[in-house]
Amino acid sequence: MVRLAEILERTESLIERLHNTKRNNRIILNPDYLDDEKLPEEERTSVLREIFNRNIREKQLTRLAQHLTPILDGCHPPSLMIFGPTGSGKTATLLHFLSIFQKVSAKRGKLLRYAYIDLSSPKTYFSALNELARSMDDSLRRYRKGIPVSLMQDRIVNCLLDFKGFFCLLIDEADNIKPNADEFLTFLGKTLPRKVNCRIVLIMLTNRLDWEKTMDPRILSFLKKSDLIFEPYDAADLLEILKLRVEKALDTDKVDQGALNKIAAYASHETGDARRAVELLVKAVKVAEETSGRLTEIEVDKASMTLEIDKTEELIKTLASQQRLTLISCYKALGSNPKKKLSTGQVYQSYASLCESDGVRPLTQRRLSDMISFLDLYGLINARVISHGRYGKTREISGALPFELINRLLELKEHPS
DNA sequence: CATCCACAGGAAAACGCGGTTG
DNA sequence: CAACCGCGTTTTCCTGTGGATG
Repeated sequence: MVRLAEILERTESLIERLHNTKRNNRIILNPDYLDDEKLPEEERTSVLREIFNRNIREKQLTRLAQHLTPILDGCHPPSLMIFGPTGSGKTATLLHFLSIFQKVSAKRGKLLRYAYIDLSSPKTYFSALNELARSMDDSLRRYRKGIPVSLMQDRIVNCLLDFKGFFCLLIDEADNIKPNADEFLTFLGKTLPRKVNCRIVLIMLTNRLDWEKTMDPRILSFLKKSDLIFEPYDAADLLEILKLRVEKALDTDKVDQGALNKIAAYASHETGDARRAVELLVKAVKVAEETSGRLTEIEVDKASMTLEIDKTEELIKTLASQQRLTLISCYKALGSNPKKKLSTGQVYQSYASLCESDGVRPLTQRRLSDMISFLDLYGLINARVISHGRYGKTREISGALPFELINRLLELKEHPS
């Protein structure tokens, strides 16, 4: 009985202790600011405003303004096509700009409306129209089918019929209309302007530079568009963005400047994607909360490692079974020696025996060879072609994954769920 | 220099497999 | 229901090749 009480006591103090350290290590004060989706609308725009107050994206804003200011004089600017990789702030910048621009033009007595449609999940011609109609009039329903396309078009026309100002239409991921993107653009660029009284300015966002090459040249010609390019953020921009987040969401006393620099450097080195940078920040903060209670470069390193591992593990999970088999046989043949080099033939032998024990019909060596180059492309192994002269020409295959992951991979194979 | 290894990687035929047509 | 088609995957067959070696 006495012992039981002791145990209870001990557990109690354990809980207390954990709770205390957790509180002391707390860095996140306001988690909402780390996730744009959770932020209420007004907060989101105010965050955006601050970003733009820090002179990020100034160049793009200037060019945007140059392009659209003719509206203030009542002239009709051409459509705009905006290119830029993911996470370079296209959407945020445009939404911010248009909301401000609307106010400015209202002051000058010019009517300006704008609508935003997001095609980030692929849409058909019809559902794109539907989306558009909804963005202009909330009362409209989202249809799945059963409504003729022309009716949808009429609805859109009706929304704009008695509007005489400028109408900006912002189309996000505009290249994402599946079967017949051309019709959609023809409607917007040709049919619609004829039927309504307002002037329409199309603004299309895409991350595919080659998009216009896949488009019908006739459409290109009547769109009369001009281009604007968003370069990915550089390290300095990312740093500003991160700083802002940190000020809003974290306990600044516990954050090292060096850590932020490091995150910015990582992210700009990779893609310059701001979302990625914030993602890394969040991960690093979590690591810090669990361990030292301070965000320093060490935590950032740890976080980027785990992030990397998570990503590749995810990738491995989604591989087709033959691809996974190939991967496993590579690492089986490699053993625990990281510097060992394999030839295609060796991997094939390992693969063939693996197939036998699994009762799977093995693929040809030709096919395996393709699998290997595929895995190399994904960075799961390193494979390059090398000639050993008289002793043949083959791929030299070596590992590219951290130990931890390899072990888990092999275990996964031993005990399949 | 010619040879020749052990594959790379292109081309085309064969195979599935869901969907469509007569 | 068989025959046929379209399309992606796999097999078969093939020619090509960098450089150590003789």
